[in-house]
Amino acid sequence: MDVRARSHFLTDIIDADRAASRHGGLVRTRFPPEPNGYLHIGHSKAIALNFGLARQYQGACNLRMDDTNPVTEDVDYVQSIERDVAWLGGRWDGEVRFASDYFPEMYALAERLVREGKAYVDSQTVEEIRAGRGDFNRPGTDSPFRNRSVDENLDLLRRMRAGDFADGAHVLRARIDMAHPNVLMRDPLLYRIRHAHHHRSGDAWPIYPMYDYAHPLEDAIEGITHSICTLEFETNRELYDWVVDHTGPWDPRPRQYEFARLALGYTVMSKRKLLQLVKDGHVEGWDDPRMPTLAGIRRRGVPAEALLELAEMVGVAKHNSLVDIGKLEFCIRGDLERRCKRALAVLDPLPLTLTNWPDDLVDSLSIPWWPNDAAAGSREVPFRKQLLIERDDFAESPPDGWKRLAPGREVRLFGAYFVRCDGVERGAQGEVTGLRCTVDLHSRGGAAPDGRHPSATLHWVDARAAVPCEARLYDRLFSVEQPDAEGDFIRHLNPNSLTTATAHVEPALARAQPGDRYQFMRLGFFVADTVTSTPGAPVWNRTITLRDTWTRPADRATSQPARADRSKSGQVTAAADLEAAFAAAVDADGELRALAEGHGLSKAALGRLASDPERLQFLRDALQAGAPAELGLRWLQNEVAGALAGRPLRQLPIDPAGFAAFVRLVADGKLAHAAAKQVLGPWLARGGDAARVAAELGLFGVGASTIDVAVADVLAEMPNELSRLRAGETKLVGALLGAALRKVKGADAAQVRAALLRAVG
RNA sequence: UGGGGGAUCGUCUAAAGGCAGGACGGCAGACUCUGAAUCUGCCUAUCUAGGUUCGAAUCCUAGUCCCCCAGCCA
Repeated sequence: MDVRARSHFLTDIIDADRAASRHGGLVRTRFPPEPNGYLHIGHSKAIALNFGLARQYQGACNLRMDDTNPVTEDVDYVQSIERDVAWLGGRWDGEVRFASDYFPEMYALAERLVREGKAYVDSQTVEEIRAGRGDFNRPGTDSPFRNRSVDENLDLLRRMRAGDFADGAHVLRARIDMAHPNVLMRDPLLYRIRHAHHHRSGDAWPIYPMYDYAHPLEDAIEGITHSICTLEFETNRELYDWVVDHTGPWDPRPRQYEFARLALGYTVMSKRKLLQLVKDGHVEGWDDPRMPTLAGIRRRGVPAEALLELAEMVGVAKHNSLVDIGKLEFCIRGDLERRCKRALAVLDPLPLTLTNWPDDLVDSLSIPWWPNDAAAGSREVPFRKQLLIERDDFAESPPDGWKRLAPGREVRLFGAYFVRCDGVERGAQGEVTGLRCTVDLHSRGGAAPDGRHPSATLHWVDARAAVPCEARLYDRLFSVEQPDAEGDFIRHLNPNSLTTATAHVEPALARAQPGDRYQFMRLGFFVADTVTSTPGAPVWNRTITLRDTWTRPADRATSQPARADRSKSGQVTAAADLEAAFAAAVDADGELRALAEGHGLSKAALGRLASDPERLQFLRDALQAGAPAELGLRWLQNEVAGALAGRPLRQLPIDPAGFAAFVRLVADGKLAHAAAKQVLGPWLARGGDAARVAAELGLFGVGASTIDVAVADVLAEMPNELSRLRAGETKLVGALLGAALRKVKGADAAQVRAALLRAVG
């Protein structure tokens, strides 16, 4: 797996953590599949991310089976997961880990939570628990068992562990808050009783931990620093943190981050749906080459590198997206293009007879495996009077733009001779059953002495020497881009996702080994199937067709993404009305109106700020302390309020008088607008005298001479821009101004602009 | 409806407040012993409305739309 330098929000986080030397600068990630199904292409993104991050930061990545639910998990899946991760190049640190190996430690921590009063045994039924949880609109209600004594809880928990109770008799719950706005935090279940055989721990445990309890502990126990999961777990993070915080201290203390999972068009990704495809016989198994499972994709002939390339291409972000299947196809073709030898095979044969070729003569042509690199090896290909070409390559009445064979036309047979079609042979219904051609004997090897160029080069095989093999032609499994958008996804199955043909391959290919890949020229990339091939009789899976800009498959031209309507036209909003309402509110309040009119403030702006009484009072006090009114209002509302991020003003270490002094700095021109913005952050964090912060940051004292020097430097560095500006491209003022402003951080933009315009003339 | 997230070309993604960039795709051309590959050029975007600023995708305000959460699954 390559180390890619690409950055995204996770590398930003890790960079920041390392800069702060959190966890001693170490990075440990993990890939934690549940062994209850096969890995699919969606997982390849997570694998590439977790293992890639570990490599990129010289850290480590664990492979961990999240096996906390014995009823769905199986050791077969464990093996397939290991194989698939390794195939993708994932090199996990140490042995494969199993959540089940941590059951003793998890249980000990559960007893600790009980002892500390943070967990209790609940003996309600499933229904009662569900009812007690409330819903989005109603808070939950406390369980009647919520206040059991520590001793009773401990006793019950130990008997649960000992196997004294039947499934469902009790559960262990965290004692958090049944009225919590996040439903997950309403006393979540930690353990349930499940008398089931575990594929690994056997019958040692009659109780099993729930995901929300187990997962953070698995991370903490393994020393994971960055626990990366998919977006749907965002809500779980609060509980993740609760568990970590109440079972620690942990060092490193793991943090959960969420990214958008990979969704691909023309396929389904959920384990449930994949299982259904297998169980109901819509495909031939988990490794059916049409399946998006890694096993299926691998058998289809797709190289792991193509999947990693795709992961790289789609990036890592935090919003749900549906990746165009064309991107995957691009990655596959790009990889195979570089990887595969070129061979000759005909899928839908049309016999062709060379009327001027001696009956028994066999020419043995040496054709390079790589047309662009003859030195990279070649093979012998027989050529005889009776040949086979692709039926598609002949048209009796060719359409406009037709370059291939037609009556009276000449084409080149790849690596062999030029042939001209003289006539056709017909069957009983008048259909074309064969072609009569003459060969130009001087064009051996594919070039004519007179230098003429046929309009097309066709693939072909020797009719007698060709080896018939089964070819399985795969296409997309579904006929719509979002099969699971609505209704039953099964009805969108593409009936033509698999068609079988007899390929007539050149003799050299009869010796292909399972897993060997070739490009069948002008047809696509094929791989000798690893399951059904037999010695001397390979079965060919078509991995993907070649890109075709001549005939356009109907599905490519017509299928418009049936994606969810992302309406971009929002309602015309009532922003103007709102402004008016704020202004009216100010007018209606005598005191506010006096304030506005007395200080010359915009009523709408004041009204908006006044909707927060604390801010209004702060503004009043600041005005009292001598703050310039207009500027004070703006800064308070636009910059300070933003920095609050929802916190109340009083939590900041600044007071109205200090704020007034700050605003005066700006009003007096001592601090330029941009400089003031730079001061704001540190000052709001620290409090005290804003002027001192500004001085420490060196934001005072950008004098006129400094500005002139900076402007001159910029003009010297950007001669192109300068001349374009002088030629009339006035928008380049911005670029030059920006460059100058970067040189004199904190200078007053208006001054710099003036200096610039002076200098430009 | 409560909570948590998200919104940039058709698609996927970049842009410490400074020329909205790249890739896929599409279109056109060059080249070609694969109508492939390769090469060139072109196309298309900041959810809406206000505000702050010399300058806003980015900061502020209000809205709109989309996704996730009410399993003893993960």
